Amino acid sequence: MSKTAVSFAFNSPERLSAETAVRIREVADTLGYRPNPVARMLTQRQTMTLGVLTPQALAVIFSNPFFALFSEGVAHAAEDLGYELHFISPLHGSLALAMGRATVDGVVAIGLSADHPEVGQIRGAGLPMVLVDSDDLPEHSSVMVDDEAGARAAAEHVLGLGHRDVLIIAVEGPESPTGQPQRQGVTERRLRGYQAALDAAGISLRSDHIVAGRASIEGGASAFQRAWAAGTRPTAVLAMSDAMAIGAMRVAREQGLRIPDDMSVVGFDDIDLAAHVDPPLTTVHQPIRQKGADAVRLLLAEVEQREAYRPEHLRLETRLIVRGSTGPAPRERQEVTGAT
Amino acid sequence: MSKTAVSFAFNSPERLSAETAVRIREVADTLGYRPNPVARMLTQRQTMTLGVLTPQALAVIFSNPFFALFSEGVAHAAEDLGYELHFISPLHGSLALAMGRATVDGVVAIGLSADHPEVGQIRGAGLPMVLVDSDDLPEHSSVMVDDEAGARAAAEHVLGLGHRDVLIIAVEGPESPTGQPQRQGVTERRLRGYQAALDAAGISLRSDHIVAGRASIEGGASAFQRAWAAGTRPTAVLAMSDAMAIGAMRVAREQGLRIPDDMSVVGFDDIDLAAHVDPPLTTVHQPIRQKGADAVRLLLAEVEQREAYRPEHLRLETRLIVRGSTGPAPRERQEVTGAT
DNA sequence: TAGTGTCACTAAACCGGTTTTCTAAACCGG
DNA sequence: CCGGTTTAGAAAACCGGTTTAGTGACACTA
Repeated sequence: MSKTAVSFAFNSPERLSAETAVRIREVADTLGYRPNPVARMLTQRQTMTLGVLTPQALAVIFSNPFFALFSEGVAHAAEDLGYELHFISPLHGSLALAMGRATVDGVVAIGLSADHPEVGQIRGAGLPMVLVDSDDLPEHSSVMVDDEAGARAAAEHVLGLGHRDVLIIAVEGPESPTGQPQRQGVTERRLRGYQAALDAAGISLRSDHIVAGRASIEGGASAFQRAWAAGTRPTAVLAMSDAMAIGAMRVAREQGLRIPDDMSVVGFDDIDLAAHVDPPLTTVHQPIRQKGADAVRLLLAEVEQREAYRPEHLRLETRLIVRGSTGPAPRERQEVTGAT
Repeated sequence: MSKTAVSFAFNSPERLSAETAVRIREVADTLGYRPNPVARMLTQRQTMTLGVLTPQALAVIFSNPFFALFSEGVAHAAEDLGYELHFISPLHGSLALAMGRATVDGVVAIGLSADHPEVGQIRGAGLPMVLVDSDDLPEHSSVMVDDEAGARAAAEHVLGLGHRDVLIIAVEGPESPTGQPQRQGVTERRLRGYQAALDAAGISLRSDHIVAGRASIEGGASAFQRAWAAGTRPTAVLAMSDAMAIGAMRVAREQGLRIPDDMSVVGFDDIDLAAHVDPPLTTVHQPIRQKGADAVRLLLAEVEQREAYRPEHLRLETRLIVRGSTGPAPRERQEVTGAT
């Protein structure tokens, strides 16, 4: 048999007599032969796989429950459409390098900002791409969430409860070339929201009342620990991720604080577990799964009709969910703010 | 310039004069040229990517926090070694099909048992593979955990607290061809552990005191809900995953039960959040991240020296972590077990 | 009985690189 | 000045498929 015949047997059996087609497949089975997927990709110039691009190492990304939820949305949509999933994270510190190795038809990029050092090379690959949690690149579709409004609502909530001394726990971005963690994208927008509410209430935010860490339980714990060790004694904590809020609560409790009596805590994301921690976490809900699903949907629109493609920019809503981790500011503490 | 020269410029610049090598790369940059990774894979016969094989849809797998932790371990090891990560889940219901499409150098398979309907085809691909949470295929390396001992410890713990009416919440496997969820692998081993402890205490387990569901918060919630609706009133719940335990606790509380006063709950896994839920979850710890990392380590041993390769079988320890979700059996309930 | 279609299969070109083999020019010592 | 090495770059074969353009056998038509 010619290799042409074999190829037909697998891809267009109708071009062979039924009998030979069956025979070829039988022989293939007994020989354990499978068409090499790489060769197939090469000729067809498509891979049927989608990439998920993360500016940080996967190991750190996966420690944020947010990401599992997001992946759930991405996976659901991708599986529906028959695409496989490939995770792209910096290789030897370079995202562009990892991108160059990745065999995907398109990419969902999480939090990729215009000032990322390798953004030029990444876009240079010429792959369809949609941005999540960023709309810095107008020629690429994007899926965002109203971070600023969500953060403002969170801050207004604690201010309404009488809190005046607020600690903000921010998510640190990937390090800039200078080694300084950057404040950009999501972090920047949420900070703006917090700040807006504080400004409106006439409260100034001391720079040592903003700490940052990784978006995980441990990251939140160590960030709060740092602030505490430096003498910061807030009555309310605004954390930019639920995981961080939970970490901060653990440390606070270890310091003898009762939540929400002595200190209130607000998270961000509303992961499934937020309702189940002790106390149930007040947080800003965002539709994480949907973000993932929408991103894939937009990406495939681009992948499958590359010609007349118009980028689309989605902005989904956030909303505050009040649970048990926030309460009125403690009376005696309202005067003693900033005690060392 | 010949394409040979271009190839040299990228891969072995020392075979070109320094000057031309630089010139070629400059031209490539301005033209936005990148060597096609698929073509490169084809000639080199390696992809520098590892697959993670899941018998269930990724969307359901990712809803189990266990998986994020496991992925964290896998990703950490893979990134260290310069490999990318590709997730392989059933495509149109067929794992073998997805496997055939995947361009990977090796596979970490989660919970793949010998009686999986497609195990023959999966192995037929001839890829290096290591099994996690299964050692059904002796010729493949495996990473296991002592599920039986862990489960036994959990059951002995609640028995020691005086509980006599125990509900088991099992993880349901992928559906068998008959549509019946299967009881196999991890689930079977843990069940054996629970059973052993119950037997030793002379307690017989009624079959309607085992319910199953997906390994997620919702899965645990609906499984417990089902049992409750059927009139089951246990004083202790043994769940095969922390997420399920948390879901069960939620429903129990909605029914007016206090935990652990009215009912004790034990989980399995010890995910990061187990210590932070309300009440802190008593659970069986297993080293999840390490499982992922070890699996990758074993896999790469096989990938990189395929000739003289000996499969290795790892069995890691589990241990019971007692927290606040378990307590003495309620007195009055000890007599009223099984009320309808 | 030659002309024309159809059928079942094959030869050859191609996908976009890498790698081995070759060639022409520059270099080198004697 | 000449044969033998290096050196820089090119030609060609190859990776393992898909796809287009044949080709030969056979049946059908006029």
